[in-house]
Amino acid sequence: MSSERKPAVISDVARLAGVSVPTVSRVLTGAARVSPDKRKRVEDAIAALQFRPNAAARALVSRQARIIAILAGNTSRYGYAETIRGIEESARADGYLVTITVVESAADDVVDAAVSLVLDQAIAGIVVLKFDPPGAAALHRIPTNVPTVSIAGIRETGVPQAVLDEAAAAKQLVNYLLDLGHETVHHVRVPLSRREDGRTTGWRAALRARSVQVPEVIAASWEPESGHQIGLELSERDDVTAIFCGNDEIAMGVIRGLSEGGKSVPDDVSVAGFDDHPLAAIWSPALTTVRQDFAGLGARAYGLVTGLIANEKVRKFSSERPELIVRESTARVRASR
Amino acid sequence: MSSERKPAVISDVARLAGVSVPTVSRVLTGAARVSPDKRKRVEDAIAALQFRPNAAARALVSRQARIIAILAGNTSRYGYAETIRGIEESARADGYLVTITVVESAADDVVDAAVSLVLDQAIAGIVVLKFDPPGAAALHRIPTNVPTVSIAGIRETGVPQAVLDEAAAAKQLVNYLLDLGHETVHHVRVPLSRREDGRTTGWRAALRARSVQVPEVIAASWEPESGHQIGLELSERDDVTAIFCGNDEIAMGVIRGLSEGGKSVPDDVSVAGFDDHPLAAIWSPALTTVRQDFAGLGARAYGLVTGLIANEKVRKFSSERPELIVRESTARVRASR
DNA sequence: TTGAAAGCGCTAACAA
DNA sequence: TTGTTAGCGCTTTCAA
Repeated sequence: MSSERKPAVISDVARLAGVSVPTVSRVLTGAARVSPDKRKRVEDAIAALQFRPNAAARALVSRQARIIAILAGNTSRYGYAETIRGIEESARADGYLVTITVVESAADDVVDAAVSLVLDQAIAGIVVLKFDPPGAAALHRIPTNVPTVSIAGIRETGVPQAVLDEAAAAKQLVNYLLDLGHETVHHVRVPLSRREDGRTTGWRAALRARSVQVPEVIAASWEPESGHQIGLELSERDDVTAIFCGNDEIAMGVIRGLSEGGKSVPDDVSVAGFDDHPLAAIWSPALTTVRQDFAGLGARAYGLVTGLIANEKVRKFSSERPELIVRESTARVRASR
Repeated sequence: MSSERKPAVISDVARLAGVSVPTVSRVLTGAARVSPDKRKRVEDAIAALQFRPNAAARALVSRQARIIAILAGNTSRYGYAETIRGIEESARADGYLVTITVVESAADDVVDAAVSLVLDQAIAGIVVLKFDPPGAAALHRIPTNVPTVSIAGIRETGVPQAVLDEAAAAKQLVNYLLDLGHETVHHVRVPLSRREDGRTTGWRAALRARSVQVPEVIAASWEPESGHQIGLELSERDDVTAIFCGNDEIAMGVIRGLSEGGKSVPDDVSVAGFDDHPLAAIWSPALTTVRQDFAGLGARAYGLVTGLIANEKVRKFSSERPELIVRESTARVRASR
């Protein structure tokens, strides 16, 4: 079994160093001046005993745990995982630990359970990934007195948030496709957190701005397989020559479906994704997409929560501009139809 | 700024309910019998004040935080992300929160910083993902008195671990390839945590068992792009007809490189991956691979730590058997050479 | 600069 | 079943 030697506590250190407990505390926190002699003795005692201050006791008295909680509808999908990575990286550099808790669905009991789990621990603040309905639902359940920020693809009122300007990116992508000569651009969207996400909004706005007919939105799930099915169906329609997908995985599925249905990408139809997934560049054909700085977004969100925790006035928004990456999956529309 | 009303504490509840503090504690923990009348009053008071027990205080007195820490070299790559998901899911169902901290490299100071970050918080146990050198290094730095388990692709002595039987899976895959008529199977490996990982070991063992010449191992990084380069190089060698890659992303890169180099997969060369990445099925050609139950592995590891925390005798190993998935990227060797 | 005393919010031990 | 008393390990007054 594990060695049963109890961990050393502060009084052990004080005794060994021949000083009082508060003096040890002073060298620990660096809050007050301690004579070099005693400081040295305390440090030696700490090393000798391998003493580590008890985090629970510290959190209790200081009313501050050094833990940031992340609430998200998913943790393993590319955008989510990268955003979490960005938060974790900044937090770690700052001496904060991050927790992750998945909100499986937007159902009341599920959301409550996830939020309660977080609230029942000693945490300093919360970052919620509001990329989907579970995330949005979770955000609503968090009491207003706990420092909270959200991360989303669209600006909204409420808690401070780090946002990606998805709408602008989508517009840029759609305009690029239109400039290639396509009569319109079809859109396959991923599940959304509100009435409409930034990608869909931007797509629609871009088409309207150019007085182009707006096709009906095609809904996909998060699974690449759903893109595959949609690609298969779309391969039978000769009127679709350009497709903008809500993310790269779906775009890959759509391309596969199109190919199976006998269409060539990009010769017969252009397909663009969103996110710049690590595999987008080596897909065949390599995906035209929009690069999003998810990790940077996470870092910004971290900055926002710590600002809130420190009780600073925090600027409400913090926007990142995605970047269009043109590769092989899109091309000028064919002259002959 | 945020509303400054202080959160209610247990004494507020006691006062409002007209009972003593320990009585409130009793209804909170359910440890002892409380009369229905008082229980009701306490519950009402809790609801009225929106009281939540202070986690730091609880952890301090009970010497148990309900937090499991995960230490990993990476969090966003498929296998890692899924494993973490599995741990989180089990933990959440059990009322535990999980933290993640990335160990960026195996350098001493980096590893120490990551481990210290974890040890400085009130945690109940640790799960380390020993898939790579940073993970292995971190495991070494954890004091023996904190409940710790590791997750790996190969059995080793030390702390209890949840393992995937990678070697057996690799053998199965290699035998399958050999049965297809290939004279040998080349191997592209991902970065390893020790002298050799289970995939490489299994591959080598399978070849030897059939008295087949063992080609030199080709080392890739974790980036799909490195697979791409390797594929390009391999496309010039007519002696390679079968390649077993350490993971699916690398396999995808290799396939892309091979195609660019003028080789057709699987007609000219068979390529197999490892993991069954979500995109493996829709890649062109769809990848033959080995499905690994990462989430299940994470769940098992969670079971192991909680066993340790509860001070149970924990069985040291817990093995999962991966499953061969044959798709389109492998085929019988061509008759003509 | 230092130590004694108090107290963070809770649970456990002990009487009643 | 209930309340009183301690005490978890630390930081923060407050004197000295």
